[in-house]
Amino acid sequence: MNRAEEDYIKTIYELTIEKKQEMIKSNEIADRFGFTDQSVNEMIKKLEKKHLVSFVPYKGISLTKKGKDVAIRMIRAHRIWEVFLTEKLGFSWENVHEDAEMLEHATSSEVLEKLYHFLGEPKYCQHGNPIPNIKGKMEDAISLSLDHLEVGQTFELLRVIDHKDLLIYLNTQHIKLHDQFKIIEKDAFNGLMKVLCQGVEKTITIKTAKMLFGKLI
Amino acid sequence: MNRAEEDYIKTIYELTIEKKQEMIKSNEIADRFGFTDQSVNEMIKKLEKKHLVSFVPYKGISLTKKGKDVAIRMIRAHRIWEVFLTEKLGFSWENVHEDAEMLEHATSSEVLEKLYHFLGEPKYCQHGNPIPNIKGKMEDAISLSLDHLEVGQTFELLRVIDHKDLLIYLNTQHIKLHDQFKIIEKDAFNGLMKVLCQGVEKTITIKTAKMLFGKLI
DNA sequence: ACCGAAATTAAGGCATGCCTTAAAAAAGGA
DNA sequence: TCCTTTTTTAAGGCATGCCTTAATTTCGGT
Repeated sequence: MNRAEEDYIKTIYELTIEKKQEMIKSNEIADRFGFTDQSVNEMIKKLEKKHLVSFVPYKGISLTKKGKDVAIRMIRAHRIWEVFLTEKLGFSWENVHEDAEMLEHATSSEVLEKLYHFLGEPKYCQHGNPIPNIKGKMEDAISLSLDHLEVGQTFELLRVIDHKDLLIYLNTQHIKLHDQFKIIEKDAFNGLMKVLCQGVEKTITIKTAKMLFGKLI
Repeated sequence: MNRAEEDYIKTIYELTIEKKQEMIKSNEIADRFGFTDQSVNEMIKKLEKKHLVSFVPYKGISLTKKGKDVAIRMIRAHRIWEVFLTEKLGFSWENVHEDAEMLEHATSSEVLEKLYHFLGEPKYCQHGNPIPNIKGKMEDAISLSLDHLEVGQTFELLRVIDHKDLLIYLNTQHIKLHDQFKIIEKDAFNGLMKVLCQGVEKTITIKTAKMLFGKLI
């Protein structure tokens, strides 16, 4: 497994999660990478030979059990490094993605497991995404987004989408995981909602609220 | 700078140290990698274009200032990761080389410097090699080897060659950095020396003694 | 100054992972 | 069913980093 192959496997996995569909089309992968369909097709054939993906023409691409194991192992490495970078090295949560991306591809199983233990075997990364256990079992990501709440309901922030711009915005607003939100007003016409966040009134867009996940209190 | 280029730069640097010569021949690089001279020549031309090495036909290859900076930066990353792996993750000193090698190529400057700080800004790796500072300044490696001592002299072990087999041997003998050695007997004919190591009598070969460095006490 | 050994260059090949252009096949709506 | 759109395949190209075989150039000792 070289870097290119790993990137394909991981991307296919991420796309199946994001799109909530079993089968991914090659053009979806091509769009993600900015490659052409043909390049993607060649690589898919290669991965199929290695029994990492299964490809049914005109239906789509999916990961095999083996492919999914590889993907989850990379997700695990990525999130463990994110915890290390924030918890131990003091990085801010918007600045860990690229470095974790590089480190995850340079991490042996021995290093990964010792690092995990060193970190106290965390269950979540700094963005609230669950860390798969060593066998690849992973809790479902919290899926209730803030925009679904009704006026008057209260919510604890447990997961945010790992997009740099969002994270920077949240920093400016001093919003962090485990903050509590109470919905004061929803303005569907303008796509805005007014919330009480840790006692402070804030107005955020529905678009932003869709990137914030948690549970009702 | 891709992985192949980085490996060349680092290897040229290591060879100039090991051979104590300014100019390296391409066949020396080829031998080290197990590549052919021609492959090495092609890469050297490429590195020359990037002003990382200077190449004088029939004289040899040397790193430019820029190339040396790159090399030292990699040495720095390598040794810092070795400290992390042993000190924080509990790896034994013979098992850190390969992982440090992978990680060093996946480390941004930001991560490296924060990691260095996290480790308490160590001056030496676990094998006793000096860690260059952020500007690339590095102490000379301790160069007095055990085989040079005379009977009766006492020595503190400060650096060992980073060869897996040696390190494993040292483990079996419970020999570690800062142990004290007193020379009891030298048997040049058989290439053996008898020493008192931390009060325990041991017989080691001159060949092994040449891989142990330290200072007289 | 010459000659053999060593070092360098030349020329062509191979696999990888990407590209483009173009043809063929299947899907799916009218 | 047919026809447009989407998807897939085919064919050939390019850069990288390695390879082999075969010149050619320089070095260094006699």
